[in-house]
Amino acid sequence: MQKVLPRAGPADHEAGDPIRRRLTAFVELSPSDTRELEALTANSRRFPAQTPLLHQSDVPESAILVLDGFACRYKYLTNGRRQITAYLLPGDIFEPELDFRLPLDCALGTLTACRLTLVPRQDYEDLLRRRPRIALALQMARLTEAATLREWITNLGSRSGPERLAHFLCEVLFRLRTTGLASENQFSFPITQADLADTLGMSCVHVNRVLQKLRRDGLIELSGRKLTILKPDGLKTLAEYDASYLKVEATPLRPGSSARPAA
Amino acid sequence: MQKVLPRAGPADHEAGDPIRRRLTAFVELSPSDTRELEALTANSRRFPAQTPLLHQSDVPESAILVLDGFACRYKYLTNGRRQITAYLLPGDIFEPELDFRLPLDCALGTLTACRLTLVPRQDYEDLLRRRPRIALALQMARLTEAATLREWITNLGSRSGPERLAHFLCEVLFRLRTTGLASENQFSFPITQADLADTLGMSCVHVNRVLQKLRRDGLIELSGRKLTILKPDGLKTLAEYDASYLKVEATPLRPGSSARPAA
DNA sequence: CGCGACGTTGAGCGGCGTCAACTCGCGTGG
DNA sequence: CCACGCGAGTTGACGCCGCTCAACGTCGCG
Repeated sequence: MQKVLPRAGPADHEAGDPIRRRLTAFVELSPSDTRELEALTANSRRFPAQTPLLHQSDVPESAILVLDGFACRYKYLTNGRRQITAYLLPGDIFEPELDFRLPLDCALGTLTACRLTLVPRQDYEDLLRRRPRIALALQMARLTEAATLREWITNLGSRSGPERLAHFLCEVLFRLRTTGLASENQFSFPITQADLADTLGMSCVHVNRVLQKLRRDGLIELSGRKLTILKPDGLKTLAEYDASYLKVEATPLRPGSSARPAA
Repeated sequence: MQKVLPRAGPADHEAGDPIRRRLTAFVELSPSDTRELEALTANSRRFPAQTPLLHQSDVPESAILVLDGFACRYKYLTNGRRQITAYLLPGDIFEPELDFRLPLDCALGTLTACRLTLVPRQDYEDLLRRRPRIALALQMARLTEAATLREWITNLGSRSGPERLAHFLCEVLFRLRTTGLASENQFSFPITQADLADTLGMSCVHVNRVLQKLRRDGLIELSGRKLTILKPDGLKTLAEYDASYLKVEATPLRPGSSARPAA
């Protein structure tokens, strides 16, 4: 992977741009690939915050491209607790299982107001068939998703409150950077403390206290909906954060091969 | 779950059998598929308990078929804690990323004494290419793996100690059943309390106490290395356990299509 | 102006971690 | 044959992290 992003000026933020940026972080796309993506993301819909999109055991009939805003996968337990299992940031894509009509094991919904493009299953499969570079990039993205799940398990199982929060913030920072939505150490972070609680497996009162601690230690500044990382190294050290799980730099064995299964 | 498989008599436990049983739970294999698997698992090696097989950032050069024993993926943190992120039970397969030479984000090792077959990368890819039914079954297995990761996130983030342990035990029970290694409510469970602690994100002292509680409540009996579920329904209710994430019953869209990416 | 969503803070308590001691079974070496 | 060591399990004491309940401040919006 060459430099992850050209460090664009604000003029670079086109309509469906995050998708292109995310995919080009993995694979260089051809002009016609790019045009295809632009055509796809030309029509999009806005959804308000906290909107359920799919619920558990639904069978998804579209892929969902996230152009703007934060969405997530989550599960509800009968005791009322909600656990978020994955974040979908701008540039991320929710894919239905390609060869199957599988009921979802997780619900899907927005956290903040979002702009999304729904791509019907058939169109999406056609896209992957016609555009091997895009298919390859998506396969790589899938690998990072699986690695992220394992990272979350480690986070929830083995880290203290402050470490856990720090790790999560680092992840969001790095992921937003690849789509140009975070500067070196600052980004828009429109997430509720209650959402953070459901992400990190803590009560929202405790999330608040842990946030205070990170502030008191001069690591972050969070006001309004803007998060500033004051000491990026301090935060990464606290979290033992290593972003390599988000990258797929290894050379493919058969570069041009059409999409194949991913473990 | 209805009986997943023909519920074979004990005579059915052949050498590499768990692999076949696991795959046939997804897809009916042809006699030649079966023969191919038998040939593959004919040579296997034994490994003692607690043996590292691959460590983090290694690039795996083989697939690993688990014929007997429990293995796992895990990560170490610098504070010394170890987090187990996945169990590999008999019939499970560790796959290298197919089109890439990706360094691992997790280490791999045995928990108990194991019998394993190592299949060199190239042979493994050939197998998948020559045996579409096997490839399809493996793709389905991959889907259950991803769902299991999300289930673990929920488990670690949202459930109390007893619920967490109960959920884990239910998962192992159901997974062992599909390979015929668990009877209705009893199976060999050679896992250390320290390993359980690293699995569930608790200290091993606390694992002990939680186990006591499940015993005291008459839900389980664990002595020697044999676990008996005394009240399967009670345990499932406590854990809110729903095994559907382990199944892929939905009809494929294009049944015969060769392996395609899996989300 | 009032209401609801969100954030903040305090008090009290229980789950769970840590430290430490003790048991039991097993294998090894004296 | 017994002493010893070791790994695993068990139990108690103690303290802290994090949960619950509850009150209160602030902001944005109808």
